[in-house]
Amino acid sequence: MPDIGDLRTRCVLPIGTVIQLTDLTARQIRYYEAQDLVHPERTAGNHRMYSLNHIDTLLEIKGQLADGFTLADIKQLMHPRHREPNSDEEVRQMLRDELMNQSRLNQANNIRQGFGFRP
Amino acid sequence: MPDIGDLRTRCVLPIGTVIQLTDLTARQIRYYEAQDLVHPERTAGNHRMYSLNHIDTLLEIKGQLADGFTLADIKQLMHPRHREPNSDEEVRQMLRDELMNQSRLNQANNIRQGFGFRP
DNA sequence: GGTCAATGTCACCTATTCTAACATCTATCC
DNA sequence: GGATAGATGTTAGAATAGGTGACATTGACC
Repeated sequence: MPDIGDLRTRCVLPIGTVIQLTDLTARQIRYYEAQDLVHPERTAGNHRMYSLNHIDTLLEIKGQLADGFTLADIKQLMHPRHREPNSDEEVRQMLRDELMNQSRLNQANNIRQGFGFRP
Repeated sequence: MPDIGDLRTRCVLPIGTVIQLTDLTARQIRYYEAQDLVHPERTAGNHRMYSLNHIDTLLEIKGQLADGFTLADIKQLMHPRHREPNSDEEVRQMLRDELMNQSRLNQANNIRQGFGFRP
């Protein structure tokens, strides 16, 4: 029996499937890609193809957005920049950013009303 | 985080994905459906949608075919008929069938050369 | 050689996805 | 209050992917 266990990393899901599995719109999914947050493969016919890992990433993004984070924030959190000469200042900046987002989060929580699952 | 764990039974995979995961052709997949061996759902636009369980079924069919079984045989093996008045005769017949297929299997094995995995 | 099961191929039509552009909405800032 | 920026909606036009149906081909088997 062929191994489909690598299905988590195999890009076999078209955007329609992703829409169903994430409850995001095509517009959102493509926009997050434009913001460099997901990088689906392309078919010979230029159609986007996603893996289950991509799905997880998109769900993470969705959650972070619901928590009040910005796409730029999320990108930083996902791909923390390599240390560079003046890294101290950058780190401080990132911490400041996170704290600011944290405060935004508390405001956002009032609007969230349970992401994903409603009891 | 939404639950995509029921992905095994959720019909979210279009035929193109199934083709990639099974190495079957669209013609084969549709033919097996015409023979009543798989029953994908349909989108509003009449496109077939498969679950991971469907993938497994198709891989089973592929294996059985490679083993020399007939689609009719496979259908019998998958959906054994309910017992009926003259079930004894049917059972004997099915056993005869299986034995015959088993002999065919031995012939077929010479042609198989390792299904799915090549060492 | 004829038959049947399984598959290939082609033509024509519909659905899905693509890009690009413009519109909308909501905070945030001056 | 109006400008700005981030996130998303909407629409148009073109291309790819998938649907059906019919006919052709291949390979066993009698």
